[in-house]
Amino acid sequence: MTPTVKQLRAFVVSAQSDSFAEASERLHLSQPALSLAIRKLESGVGGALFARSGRHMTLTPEGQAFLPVAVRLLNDWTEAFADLTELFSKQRGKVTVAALPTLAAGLLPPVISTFGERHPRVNLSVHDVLADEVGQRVREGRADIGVSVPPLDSDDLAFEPLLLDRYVAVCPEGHPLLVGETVAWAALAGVPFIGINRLSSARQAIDRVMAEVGGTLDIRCEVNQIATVGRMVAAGMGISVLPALSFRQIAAAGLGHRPLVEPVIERRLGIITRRRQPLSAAASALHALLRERAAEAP
Amino acid sequence: MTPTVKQLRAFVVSAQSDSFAEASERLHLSQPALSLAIRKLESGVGGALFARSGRHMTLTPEGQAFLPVAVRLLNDWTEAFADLTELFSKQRGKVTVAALPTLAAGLLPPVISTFGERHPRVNLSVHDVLADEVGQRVREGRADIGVSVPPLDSDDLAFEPLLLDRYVAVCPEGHPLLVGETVAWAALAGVPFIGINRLSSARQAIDRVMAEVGGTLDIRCEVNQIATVGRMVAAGMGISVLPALSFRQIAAAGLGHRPLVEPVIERRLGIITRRRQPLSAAASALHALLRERAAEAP
DNA sequence: CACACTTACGATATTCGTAAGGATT
DNA sequence: AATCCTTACGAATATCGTAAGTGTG
Repeated sequence: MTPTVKQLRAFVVSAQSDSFAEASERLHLSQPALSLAIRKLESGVGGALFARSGRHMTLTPEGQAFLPVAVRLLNDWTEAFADLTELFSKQRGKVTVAALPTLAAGLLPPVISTFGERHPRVNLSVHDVLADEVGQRVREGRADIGVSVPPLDSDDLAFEPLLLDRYVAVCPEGHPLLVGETVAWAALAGVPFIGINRLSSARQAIDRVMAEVGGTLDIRCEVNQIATVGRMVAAGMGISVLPALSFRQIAAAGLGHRPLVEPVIERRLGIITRRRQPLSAAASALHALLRERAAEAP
Repeated sequence: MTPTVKQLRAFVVSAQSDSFAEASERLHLSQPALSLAIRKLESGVGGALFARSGRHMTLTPEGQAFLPVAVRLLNDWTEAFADLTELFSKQRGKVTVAALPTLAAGLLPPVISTFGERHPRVNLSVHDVLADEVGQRVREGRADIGVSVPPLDSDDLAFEPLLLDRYVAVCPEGHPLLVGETVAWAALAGVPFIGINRLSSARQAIDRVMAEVGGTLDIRCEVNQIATVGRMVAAGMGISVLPALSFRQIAAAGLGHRPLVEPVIERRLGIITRRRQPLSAAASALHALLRERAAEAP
């Protein structure tokens, strides 16, 4: 029979008071109730903690020896649960999100900003990595949340769509491709092209479509940074293809763009989480915020 | 609202089981009762510790983070109370007793021996000191129990009589004083005398009586050890006076003794404790044992 | 369809507060 | 006489177990 927390608190408060009457007030308890609680505690441990002598009450030697142990026990107890409560109230915690570079730079910043305002003591870290790596990090638990395209082998990963993106052709101003309202994928064949990293999900989608329509890109250069693509295109080194959301980040004077059609390729962007693994309270809050923002502002 | 011990134990056992059903068996609890306990704990800390998904149950990140804290908390808890219970079961503890040298050598050894058998893990230490020192040590808490004559200024000390002792004249065999059945105090005057330490309670009583009957002792020697007195008397250096209990310890061939009368002096021996301070369980056990032994064997 | 968890509800156990009884200063 | 602790007892509360319900694999 192990004592209860109430009983221990009753003991500590009583030991620190001059009388059970005084202690009962501090504990918001009637005197007899406290008396009974102490008695039960004593019978539980098999001996007297207090010596009652009619009017007076004193700690026994065992009670004196136990008091410091009891206060430490009680402090540890309340502290541990206060920590846990704080964790749940999202005042504290740590969230790691893995996102495609495009999204890390485009969609995430405003979300992260308001999240930081709401939960200032939550440690939030963003890793901008390629699609494969996003899935891998979430799968291995190195990231709580992934923001990316649907993972390929999504057995233990869950994907929740947030928004749809399409591709645009990016050209220097005055380029012939800009005369129409849209550009067909086949029209890109043979035109000098600035490609983004071969491993990126966008590039892989582009290559897949070009193979479908039976054309080949005249790739003059391959770069990693979206911004670099923009400046090269503006400089007239060639044209490029970017997801619309990515283009929005680098839109600048000297750059024109047209939606790509035939076929219209939709790029599904969304949240990746572990399927059989619940999110932490803080991660869940970020998840909700992401969904909310994606709904209101495409 | 701080959780209860039961709830914490329910959490730990559940976290270490594959299902609530399994955990409920270990806890000797019905499944719904366990479910409710966990739910209450969760509502107490403001968030989910487990993620239920119909058939399966998993720890949330917060639950995982809290588990090690919880097991430590639970271990500390049970360990602390186990210690306390052990203390009360008198399997462990420390008792310090201060006793007159006479009693430490005569009355105490058999008591201590059986006490040691009954409570092998109790640390028992005996200090053989003079009467004043016995009282002082108990008063200051340096000894739990004193065994001595009644303390002089017994305001904060309690004295419980154990047995009555009388004085005997100790003489070498064939000494003239041994012819009668008793010896009068006045007959000691002028006879060569071996005295014990002037500060001892026995000696002070002897001096007081001699002053009463109007005689003076012919003190040839003063020694501290009772055994020394015996050997000196046996060697014919003089006679002496000892409490009967003390004499019993050194009774040997070559020594005779007779009760001292006119007046018959009763020496009250008993247990000294602090008046407003309860005894520890172990000390209380020794106290009871002392009383018991004194009653059965004077 | 079987298993695991949840909800519902009646029964039991524990705890609480008021009132009365003792003991000590 | 006053104060503090205890005991007694009825009431409120909490917990438990059985039974029925719900969702998942």
